[in-house]
Amino acid sequence: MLISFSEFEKNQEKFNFNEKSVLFFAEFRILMKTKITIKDIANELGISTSTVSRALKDNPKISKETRERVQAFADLYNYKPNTLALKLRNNKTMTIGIIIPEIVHHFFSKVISGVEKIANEKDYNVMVCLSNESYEKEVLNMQMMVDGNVDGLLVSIAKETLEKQDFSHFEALDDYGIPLVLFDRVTDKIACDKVIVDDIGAGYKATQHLIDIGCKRIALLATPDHVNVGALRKIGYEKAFADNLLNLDRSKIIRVNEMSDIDIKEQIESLFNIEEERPDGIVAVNEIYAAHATKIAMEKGMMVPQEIAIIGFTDGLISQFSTPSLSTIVQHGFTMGEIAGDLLLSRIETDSNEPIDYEKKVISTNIKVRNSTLNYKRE
Amino acid sequence: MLISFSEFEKNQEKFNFNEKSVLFFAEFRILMKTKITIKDIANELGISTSTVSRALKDNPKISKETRERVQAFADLYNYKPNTLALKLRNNKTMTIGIIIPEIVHHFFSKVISGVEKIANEKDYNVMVCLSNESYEKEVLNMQMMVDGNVDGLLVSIAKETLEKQDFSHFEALDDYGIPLVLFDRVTDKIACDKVIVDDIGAGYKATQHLIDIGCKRIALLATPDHVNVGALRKIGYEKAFADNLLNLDRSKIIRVNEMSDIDIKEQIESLFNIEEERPDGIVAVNEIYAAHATKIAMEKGMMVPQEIAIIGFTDGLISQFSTPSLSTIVQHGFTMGEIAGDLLLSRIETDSNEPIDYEKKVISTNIKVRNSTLNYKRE
DNA sequence: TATTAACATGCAATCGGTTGCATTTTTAAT
DNA sequence: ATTAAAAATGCAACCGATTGCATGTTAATA
Repeated sequence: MLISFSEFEKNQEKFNFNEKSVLFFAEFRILMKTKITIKDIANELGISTSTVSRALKDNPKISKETRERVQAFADLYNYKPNTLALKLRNNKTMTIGIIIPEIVHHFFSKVISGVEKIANEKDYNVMVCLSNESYEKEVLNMQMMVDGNVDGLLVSIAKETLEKQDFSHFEALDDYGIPLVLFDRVTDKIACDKVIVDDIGAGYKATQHLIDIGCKRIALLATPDHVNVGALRKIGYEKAFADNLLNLDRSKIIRVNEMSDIDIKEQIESLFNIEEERPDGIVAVNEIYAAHATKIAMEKGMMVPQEIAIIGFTDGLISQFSTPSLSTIVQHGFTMGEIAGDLLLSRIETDSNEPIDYEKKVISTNIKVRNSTLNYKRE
Repeated sequence: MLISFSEFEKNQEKFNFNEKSVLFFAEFRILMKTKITIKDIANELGISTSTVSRALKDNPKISKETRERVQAFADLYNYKPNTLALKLRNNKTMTIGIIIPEIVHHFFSKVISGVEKIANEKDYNVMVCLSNESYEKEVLNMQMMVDGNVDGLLVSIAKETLEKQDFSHFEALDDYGIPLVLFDRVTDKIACDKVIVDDIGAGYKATQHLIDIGCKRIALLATPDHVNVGALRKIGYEKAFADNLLNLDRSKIIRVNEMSDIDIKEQIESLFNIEEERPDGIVAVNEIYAAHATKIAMEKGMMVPQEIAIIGFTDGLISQFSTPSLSTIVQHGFTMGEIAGDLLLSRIETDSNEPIDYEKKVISTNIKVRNSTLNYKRE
């Protein structure tokens, strides 16, 4: 590619420095579709690359005249420094990576926005990857990001990884000096900063709400225990029972298993099998289960919320658009993103030789009451 | 992860350098938390970097003995080439960028999956950015990706950009030799490959479906005309009227404006204002409008689908979880992602000096009938 | 033993920037 | 005119890897 460029340089001498040569140079560049480099500017202006580099940064060591010439030329040809070269030299990419389990998820999308806000404030870029809840993809994504693409990593762990309890890929990060902040789906097995939702409190709030409005047989749609978020919400649920001196009917706790051959709906439906023992309230650990439960209850001829009240988690579109609209625990994803991003950036910009004292931040939740619990047993 | 003492001893012989240097080297690396480079290996083994580089690639010019020594050492210290350096040298990042307007969108998330599938097959990575429908963010994201981070770009244009009709940022791409493929939200103003949904056909199908089941006063929930996707679906709607020799009541076409101060719901509600002219069928250009319309119709005391049938676009969670579940036009986002990715990669890997003949691929749609149109006027 | 082919390894340039230090040019002061 | 000080610019090394060509070493042949 540069063979023809040296040819051009030869011509340059003949032409001296006049309009024609500039034109020729411009045409050459259009033809070649190549970005202009510092070297190009230096050659054109007959000065060294160091001078160009300094001139572009308005270094006072360079004469004002030269600075102006260089800047004008750079402007004319729309010079942009090659970020790859800068990253290589500075050993810094100004990019942070996020790995989330899935993208069609209101909560995660809010987290991303929060991270982006913080990152952009400090001129960092954000790169998003999806694990699709798969261990293998999580590892692959991580590898690709670590191999020279990011200065730090934000991860919400995939379900499969939590199930396997294999976190060795995260341990390796430490060797590379790449800070890690886990959010929402975390593990105690890894020492790093963490940001979590107060899931116990949230489970408690949801359950207490149903108790308050008079539900007596409150069921829980949980996840298998390895998904810690679900497990914590379950603890909150149990705690609410204890505090209210109610006794807990374990048959009303369904651990929905998405990996199972049995359809999710079928698993939820089992709650309604015995007519006289049907629940009159349901706490679902996410909005999908809540929506499913609502549909099923109505199919079984129960009125929501008059005969059965239902509350879920995540204030997403599903909760808003279900009929009746679903009461839910709001998780403040945006705030979580801001806090996680902040933690990560300060870790990145801190000298890695300083003693490390990892933080664990807890974000509290709100309850948002909608129609699915609004007028339970009104008539 | 660094090796233990016993492993040191074991490998002593193989590397045959002295104890001190090994220990010192290991300690140094722990202290520095730094990745091992080719130079490190060369220094440790007392050979040149060129030899190391070749040995790592099993170049037969290097003696078998040396190759094994180098590879063993590299393995031991978990050597990974610095991708930044490779990218700089090869002027190739093996990464493609996607810019989408929003992330909580079933369709776009499917597209991403499709692109990822194709990209990963050819060892490319995928980087996702969000424009949040904003012109400014679209430009910024593009800049960041173009500045040395991606080999090609996939974009679905933000609403604001379509409104402004300012596409100069895309034109600039050509100067950098970075191929662009537009998908879903495209524009005729830019010459590049495009992948679109057959939106006219889709609008037609949706409308025809309502006509088939006997609706007489079919309304359309459209978008302002600058959003081409919505405009095309509207053309399909009109075409269906023409082909069926029905005459079109323009007052039944609502252009929902999300930028307006007036709430979306209120805008939709206007359809129901005059009791005797209420529609008995609604085609909505996306699932959110369809869900809103369903809720509103029911609030107004109409039965869906018995008194009014409603069909939307995008087979997302909202359509599935609304009550009644929504009939919809399925857009095959995954396929679109595959095709767009394929187009982009072949453009990237093709000599940019070849004459360019841009393609425009059209993806057809399916109709998925659910409860919101299933038994219109049954009783 | 001298000569040469075959094999193994190293040098140095390159990708596109940045920067400490040396060198050249200009200006001011003697 | 001479010289010192100040200002402007250039050299060369560096970030981490790759690769054409040159060099060095060994073994095989005459």
